[in-house]
Amino acid sequence: MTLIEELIWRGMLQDIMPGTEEQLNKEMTSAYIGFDPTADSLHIGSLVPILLLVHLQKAGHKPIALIGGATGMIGDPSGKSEERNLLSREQLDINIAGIRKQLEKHLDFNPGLKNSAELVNNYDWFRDLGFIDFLRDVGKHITVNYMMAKDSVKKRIEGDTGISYTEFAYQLMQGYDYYWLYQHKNCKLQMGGSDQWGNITTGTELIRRKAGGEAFAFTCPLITKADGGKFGKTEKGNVWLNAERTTSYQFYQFWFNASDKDAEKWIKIFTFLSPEEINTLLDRHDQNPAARELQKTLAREITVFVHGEEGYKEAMETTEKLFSQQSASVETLSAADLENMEGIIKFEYSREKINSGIDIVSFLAETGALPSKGEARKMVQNGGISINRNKINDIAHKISSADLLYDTYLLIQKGKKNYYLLKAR
RNA sequence: GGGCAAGUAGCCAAGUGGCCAACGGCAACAGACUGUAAAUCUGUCCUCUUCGGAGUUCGGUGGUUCGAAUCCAUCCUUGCCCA
Repeated sequence: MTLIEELIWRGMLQDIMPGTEEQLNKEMTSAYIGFDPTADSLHIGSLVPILLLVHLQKAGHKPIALIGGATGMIGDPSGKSEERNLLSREQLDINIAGIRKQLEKHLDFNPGLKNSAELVNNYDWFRDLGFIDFLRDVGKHITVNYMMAKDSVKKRIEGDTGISYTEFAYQLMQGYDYYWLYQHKNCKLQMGGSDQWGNITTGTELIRRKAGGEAFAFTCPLITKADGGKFGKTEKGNVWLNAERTTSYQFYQFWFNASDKDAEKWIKIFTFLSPEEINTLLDRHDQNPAARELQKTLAREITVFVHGEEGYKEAMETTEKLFSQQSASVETLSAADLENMEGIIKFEYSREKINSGIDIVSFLAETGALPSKGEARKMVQNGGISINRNKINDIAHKISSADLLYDTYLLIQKGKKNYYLLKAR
């Protein structure tokens, strides 16, 4: 399979410019994707662009990762319904450093390689480019009519928030990036999410008009969820690639919890498994979906890719411990089990209050498990609270010293997945 | 600078003098079902509450009124049109 054929099979190809495939077959081609330094870590939304670069390098081409140190100061209007906040220089530098570190894990930067990966920062060429020069050298080649026809711009112009000149100009900057890379790095291909198509074509247009050259592009569909929810979000927020922000366990769990429909699509996109392996897996999953082999494989492959074998092992250990503990009765849990439970929120609480007996509602509010008595009451009435694995439905229920495990601990559950461990003091 | 619209809970959005803490949808949280899913159904969803209520909201500020998200004035913000 050629690179393009493979990407089509994986469902990773949305739009492609005519001639792109021929270009890739003709010679080793340098191709780039831009990464926005909006945070000091990439999240799983950036996984697809990374994977595109990895596929590209595997196919023998040269990947260039562009970090938008300059464009990040402006803000891309694509896919945004509102004007973005500007980031400070200092924050951008921190973010760029974090992202650089992550990219280096996944791409081969070994300079001995003919198609070694390369990392560039567009601040390097925008820094010394004056406003007048930019207008004369870049702005002159593209009409406003052309720029306004872009979907991302059109939406904002037709919407009721408008678009600032700053964000309007964004596509020219990205277009210039491509032009610059074309001139200096012989870069002839740009990839990205389908929301980038408008920005990308401004670049190819600029290359055509300004340099008389031909440059190519393709985009990958944006990742969606079958239920229409936002991809990459959990109760806890974004899923990050950085283990400090999202632990390998949480990361593993995110993929493991994918719905069948999503997992079927994602296994192709996010793993490097061959079509044969994936088809076999899909068949097996069809026969016994409850075994969740599909989700397990998906989660394993990606966790290994992002966090390495070590991270995967950790995630598995935690998973096994946690879920075997979750189904176990309290009596079988040792004091150490309680202390070391993953994701549990621990706090201390006055022993006297327990000894004198306290009603469940005040208790929950005081411990901070719930923000107020009103909410605590509602949660209990809804059947959302368990103490030591026993569901409490009665709002008059009293907590007493008899409830303490090992005369010290009390296990509070809010819903299925929120655990609190009280330690009497 | 002139004219016209709009600004309502996390988001979208109804309400245009009392029946309004404000219809509906999304998101979120919990329950049932289940495969640590999805879909579906149920409850909660401004804050506090002794569950009887109490307190603070409808861009800001003043005003009219017994009573305002709703009327008036003014200011701010956004969009559209004109200059």
